Amino acid sequence: MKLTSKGRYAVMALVDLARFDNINPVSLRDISLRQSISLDYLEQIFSKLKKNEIVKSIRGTQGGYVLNKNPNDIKLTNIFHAVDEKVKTVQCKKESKRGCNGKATKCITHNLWDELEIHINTFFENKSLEDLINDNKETRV
Amino acid sequence: MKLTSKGRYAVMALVDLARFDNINPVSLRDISLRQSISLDYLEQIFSKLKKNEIVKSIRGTQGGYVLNKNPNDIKLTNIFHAVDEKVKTVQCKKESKRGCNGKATKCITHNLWDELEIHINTFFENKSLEDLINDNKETRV
DNA sequence: TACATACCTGACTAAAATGGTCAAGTTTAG
DNA sequence: CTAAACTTGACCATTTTAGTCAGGTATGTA
Repeated sequence: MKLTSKGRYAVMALVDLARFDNINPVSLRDISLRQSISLDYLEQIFSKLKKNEIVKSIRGTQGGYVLNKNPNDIKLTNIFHAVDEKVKTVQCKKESKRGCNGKATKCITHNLWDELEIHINTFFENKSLEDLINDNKETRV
Repeated sequence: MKLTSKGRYAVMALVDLARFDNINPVSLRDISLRQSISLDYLEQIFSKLKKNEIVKSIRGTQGGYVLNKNPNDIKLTNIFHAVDEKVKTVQCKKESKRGCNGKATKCITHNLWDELEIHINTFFENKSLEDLINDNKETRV
């Protein structure tokens, strides 16, 4: 299972972006400063978010990034998928030599991981960027 | 978040053990052969399982390991905890310099990870070794 | 048209985690 | 007394992570 800082940074950056993009595009520099994430690293992350059409970029002076969808339509699944955080608990499939190829001779625990994956993915599919923004508003009252 | 082969191996080995320990203790050698897990690695894992009182060891010829509890009382939580698979999604606390110390200035996504952790842990707390054994019987009919 | 600001790309890397192996025991049934 | 089995701890190759660095390219504004 992979669920690391990259995914977390992506979410943090997008929540930040969502809060400020009403008026102008938001520069990575600003996000970098506000969220304490390395600018270079942010660029890698946003490159992927852009490819997945989660954000749009606006070049030039006063440029930056803008959300490409309604915050309610951006689910966490989409974000993690974009930055290659695979919510794969365990890869049995690589180990075809060893008896678990997902077909006839599943390893004893195969079903378990399938179940878990579904369990986690459901969580992410039901959580949108908008939910996070709201959560955050509440917390900072 | 950590959820890797070690945890999977632990579960596989215990399911295997549970199926064969009615009569005699089960040697790691047998488990190693049946589940294709390195014997040396199994030893590391069982050392931890023993410390956590999930299994008992019986030394000498014809020795081996036996479950120390009813399969129904061994929850997945216990197993993962024993082998140091921490279901910690993201450690914000290490980064106290950077604004998220879990106290006053939580990082924007802090609540999210807390929620996720609870979500996953609930899954593991409700799943016992016995459930897995039953699942497995069904699948192999 | 210059130039600063911002995006864009790819190569590189230190440190940590992973998934083990290896060596050297100790214990006990037969 | 010896082989089978547990026990302990050091060691290590590979992969992943979380970035850095070095160069670009595009474009709004003065």
